[in-house]
Amino acid sequence: MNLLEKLNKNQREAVLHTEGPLLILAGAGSGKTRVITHRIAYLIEKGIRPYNIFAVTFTNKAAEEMKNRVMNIVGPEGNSVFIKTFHSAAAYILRRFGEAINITKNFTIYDMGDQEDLIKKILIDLKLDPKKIRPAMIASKISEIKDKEDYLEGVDPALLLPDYFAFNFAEVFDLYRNKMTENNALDFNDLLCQTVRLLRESKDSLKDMQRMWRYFMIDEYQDTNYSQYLIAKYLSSATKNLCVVGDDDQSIYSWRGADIKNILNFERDNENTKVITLEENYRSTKQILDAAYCVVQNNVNRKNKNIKSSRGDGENITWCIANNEYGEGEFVINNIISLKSREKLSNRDFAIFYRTNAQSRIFEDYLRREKIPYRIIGGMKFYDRKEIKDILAYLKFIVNPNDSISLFRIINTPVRGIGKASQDKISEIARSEGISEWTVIRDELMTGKVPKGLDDFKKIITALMNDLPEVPAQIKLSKFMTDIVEISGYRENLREENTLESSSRIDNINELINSIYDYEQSDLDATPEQFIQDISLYTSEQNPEEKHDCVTLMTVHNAKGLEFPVVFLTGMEENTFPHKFSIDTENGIEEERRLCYVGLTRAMDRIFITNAELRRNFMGTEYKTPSRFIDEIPREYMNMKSYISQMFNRESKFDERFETRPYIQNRDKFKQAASINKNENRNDPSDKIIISSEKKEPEKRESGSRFSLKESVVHPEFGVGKIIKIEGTGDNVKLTIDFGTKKRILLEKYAPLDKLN
DNA sequence: TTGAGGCTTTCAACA
DNA sequence: AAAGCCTCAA
Repeated sequence: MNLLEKLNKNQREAVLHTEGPLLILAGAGSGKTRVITHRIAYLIEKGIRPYNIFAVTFTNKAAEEMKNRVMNIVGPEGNSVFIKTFHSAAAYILRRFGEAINITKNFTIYDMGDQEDLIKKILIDLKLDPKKIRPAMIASKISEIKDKEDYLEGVDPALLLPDYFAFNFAEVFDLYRNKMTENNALDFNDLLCQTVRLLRESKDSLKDMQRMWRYFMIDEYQDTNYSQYLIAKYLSSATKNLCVVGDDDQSIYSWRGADIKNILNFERDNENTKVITLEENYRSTKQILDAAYCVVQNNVNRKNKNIKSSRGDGENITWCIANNEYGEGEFVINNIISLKSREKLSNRDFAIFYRTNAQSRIFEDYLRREKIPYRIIGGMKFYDRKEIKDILAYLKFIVNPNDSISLFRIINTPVRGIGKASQDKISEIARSEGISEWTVIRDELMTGKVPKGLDDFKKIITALMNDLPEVPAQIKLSKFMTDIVEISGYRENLREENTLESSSRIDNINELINSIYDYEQSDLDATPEQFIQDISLYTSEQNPEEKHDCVTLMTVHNAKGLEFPVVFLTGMEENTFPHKFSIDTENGIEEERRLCYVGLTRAMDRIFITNAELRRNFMGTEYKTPSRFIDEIPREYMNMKSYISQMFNRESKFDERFETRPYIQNRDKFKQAASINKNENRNDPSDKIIISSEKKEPEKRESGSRFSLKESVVHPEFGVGKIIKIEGTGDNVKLTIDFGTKKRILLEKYAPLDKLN
């Protein structure tokens, strides 16, 4: 069978072992994905129906990739294999079977932002100060609890919550759960926890699923948490055909509740487990693999392995010490440029890794300056942009009118004169009557002074809700989204604003609608519910645009499962990587070290490790010592370099220039320097540097103002003044007027100004 | 009562 | 760099 031809002995054994529990311990680069995809193909070839196979991975990217590779081997019928992430599999199960435990199909998935908004409301209701008790902290504690075994085994959450003097955490937790139910919303943890509850409480649903799925494959098993462990266990309990794949050295999600015990105890938990180890590394050169291995061997809590490179010798690792973060950026970009010209490498062969998203900015600036296309995985995501979240909140709310978080996001967006006071009143009535906020608006239950915009809002939402049942059939989803943007007045509002920023927001909204159009092409029965779910869970890719030949920038976490010919592992400094929050505990350091191992083992041919001696963060500039992980790499594998920034040698003039002046001035200078020679391409939307510097210039022409620059005017309160700046157009004309003692910025539309005659 | 601009604070990794 | 609070104007 040619399916097995390309596999080594152990890989082949893993593919052929189809019945009963199977544990595959797969070191980095050992062809793990190949084994999984070939195993799926083999099952299908053996006559197993594709829809009987259930496979989950950790990221959407990996799931997509896996499906493509399966389809490459078996053809279009591979499309019916159930390949998803754990979270999207759980969401699928709950939408299909959730009614058995009173979860309605149209539930909304709350992301971290939605969660924090809700918690903030709860804190304010309890007369607690969200400034002192941070909603983000509460959210992460709640999430932590829900990942715990005790919580899933029915221990009272009040006993699991930390004790704080300032407030009653259990009360906040209860209110949070009640509100989530009222809003018909689930957070990321709920998707998993509620699936566990469903599998436990509805034997009928479980049976249905067990009839449907008979072979199970779980990728990245070392990063599963307790609820994921249970889901796999319950689903596979009928057939016991559970295959898990993982590597304890690559466990990097303990902060999300991942429990290494799941993989370490798999053998004990499942009788007759077959264990297969994949130790042959096909990805990296000997230097890279040995170096990575030397680092991870400093961990005490790990299983020892015997990993071999099948690729043999390659180039040494390059370690570069840069004087500051600019030097680091220049070093990386210079190496990309020179490698591209010396060897036949494309942009897509390069990846830049960093520990935290905030480190990406300087690399972006330099890449843009050199006009090298790049893409960022993670970070500030397309779907996190305000305008995108706003438009999606309309859709979410129309699908699920109990979703009060989305309601308050859109009720006054665009501005309709329904401010905080009015919103509070609506909440108050809803609470006292025990009904939803939307019912208050729909049935016009607000007494006293009702803002005039409220009726408009009601009409907008009602009109859209009436169209909703038609969406998958007659109206297309993309058409419906276009209606939302038009009917809500959102697009009109941005159009009137008429700034560079607002037009870029319009572009983003158009981009969203385009991506919805693509989405409905790929799935002709796409419902709004399905779409919302997919994007709520799909956050790893940034822009739907540009898929072409790009340098990839991402955090080390995001790099898991990927490989690149050339990797730059940057910011290798104590307190950056290892991160300062992990540095105090042994477990923390070990996880950082595994993360470093993951980063190093992504590289196929070459790896560059960089650290900056001086780095500016939001607090100020700090001297940094090289990461302890660099010390753990044997020197014979390394070539050392140092690099001093050609553009900003901060160190040389540190005292007089950087102690006193704010960072932003230096950044502006950098931006100016970066945009020199690039003026011919002013309309290139990728060139944000130029756009942002243009934005500051006052609009002089066509403002439509009845005044002109330097004209003298009279204000009843401020007296006589002189116009020193005119910005905006039409109703938005803003006048900056110097009244002698003080300067004021006034809107021409409202300001009671007269010409001085 | 709403909206806009200025000032202050704060900063991990992800589905 | 970005988000939240405070103050001022209409």
